[in-house]
Amino acid sequence: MLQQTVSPVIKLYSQKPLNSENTSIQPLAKYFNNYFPLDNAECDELMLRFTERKVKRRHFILQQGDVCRHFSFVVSGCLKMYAIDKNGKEHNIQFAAENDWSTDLSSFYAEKPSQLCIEAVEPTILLQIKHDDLLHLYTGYHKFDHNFRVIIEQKYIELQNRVLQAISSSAEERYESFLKQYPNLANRLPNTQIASYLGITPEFLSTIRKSLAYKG
Amino acid sequence: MLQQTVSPVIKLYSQKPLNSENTSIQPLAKYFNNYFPLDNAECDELMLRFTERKVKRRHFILQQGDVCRHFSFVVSGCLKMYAIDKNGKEHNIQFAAENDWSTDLSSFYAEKPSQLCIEAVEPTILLQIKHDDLLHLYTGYHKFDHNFRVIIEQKYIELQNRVLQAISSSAEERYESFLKQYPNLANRLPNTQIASYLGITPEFLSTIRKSLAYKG
DNA sequence: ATCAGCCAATAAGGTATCTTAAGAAATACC
DNA sequence: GGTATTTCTTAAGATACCTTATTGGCTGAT
Repeated sequence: MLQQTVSPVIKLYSQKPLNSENTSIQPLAKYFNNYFPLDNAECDELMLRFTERKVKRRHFILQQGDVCRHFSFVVSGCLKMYAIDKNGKEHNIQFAAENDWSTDLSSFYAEKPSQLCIEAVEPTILLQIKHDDLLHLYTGYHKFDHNFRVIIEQKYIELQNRVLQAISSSAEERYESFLKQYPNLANRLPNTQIASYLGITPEFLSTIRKSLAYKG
Repeated sequence: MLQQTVSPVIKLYSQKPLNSENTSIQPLAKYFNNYFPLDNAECDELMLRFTERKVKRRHFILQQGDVCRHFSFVVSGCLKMYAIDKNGKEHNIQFAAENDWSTDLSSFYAEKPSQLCIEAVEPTILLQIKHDDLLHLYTGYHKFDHNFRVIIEQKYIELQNRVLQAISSSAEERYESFLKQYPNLANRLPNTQIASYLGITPEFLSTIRKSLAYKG
């Protein structure tokens, strides 16, 4: 359905296994403390199954046409997930900054080629797990099924609010709402990326910003 | 945030407990066969914890300001979930027909007043579970955490596709896509409801339909 | 330090979608 | 089966948002 007009350059990224002397898994273990905290055996599984990756700005985690092999947790930096339409324009579906997740769920579970791209908008450190390893966690530990259910329910609620905004609010309202909800992202991202996320052109975002500057 | 201009009339609905002679739970047990099928003990829990409800057209499952007390499975009929904006206009966030779920997740889990309404657009038969009973299923049975995780992941993917459409496609494209994806719903629902779901006015949907009719 | 490639802002003209209003057709409910 | 209500269509004028083009500032790579 979606097609890319230009074949993009594939950029490689560094990879590093985790071990017990390596504390890189800490941010993820800490993150899970917000849900049902993990015991030692479960933390060991994290260390065994997750891999740290450093990704440079503009490098790709996933390219259209490839199978999405990883479920990625962002330790630092920021990713964007987007689709490319028939005119070659990018549409940002999601940003993922610190303590957030990014994957094309559909491609990841079905192991089918993805329609989407995931790209680093900042130098980014990830913790990644592969399909079979994640299934192993789900099957072997009730807690992982539980925690990931709760996590995705929260993300479902966020997405539903975004749908509501999209069908009921003007571009200006959506922009103000974005600023309130993600003040941190709003500072870090170029306006072109925010415009793409809101579903408007950068030019129109610029006029909205001018209008808000007068009002405020 | 969202306010209702007119205080709506509360309509009651019938309720009936399930027991082993009552086969009403069948559609739900059958539905779970699409995931990890339930064993006898788990089916018994369904029967114990879910309650059948019949709801007439235009009657409410949830009203703005109330806590959403139920997680509802649609056996037959159809529900709509919507928000009411500051001008009193309704915006359809979701339809739920046979073998689909409807609840305001945010209100349901946090047990806080909801901003949303859920209303039957057809005479509808539901199987409903309350907050504490669902938590009991989650805690006592790995399989329920697992199945509900998989279910909500699927619904997350659907919602994400809808977000992508909203930020990247014209109203005409979104309407055609809706017809393809939900041909069954498109036949059953009035165009006013579909327009509200697509985020356009019924008048504009009418001109889109005329334009598509010419094109053949 | 320089240069190419982003990025933001502005403006003019065009298109998509909304608002309001009204009549006709379909449908729910008694 | 008849009536009240909802729903669909049409149309004219208004507005939100887009397209194209230009300019200048900034940034990142060499």
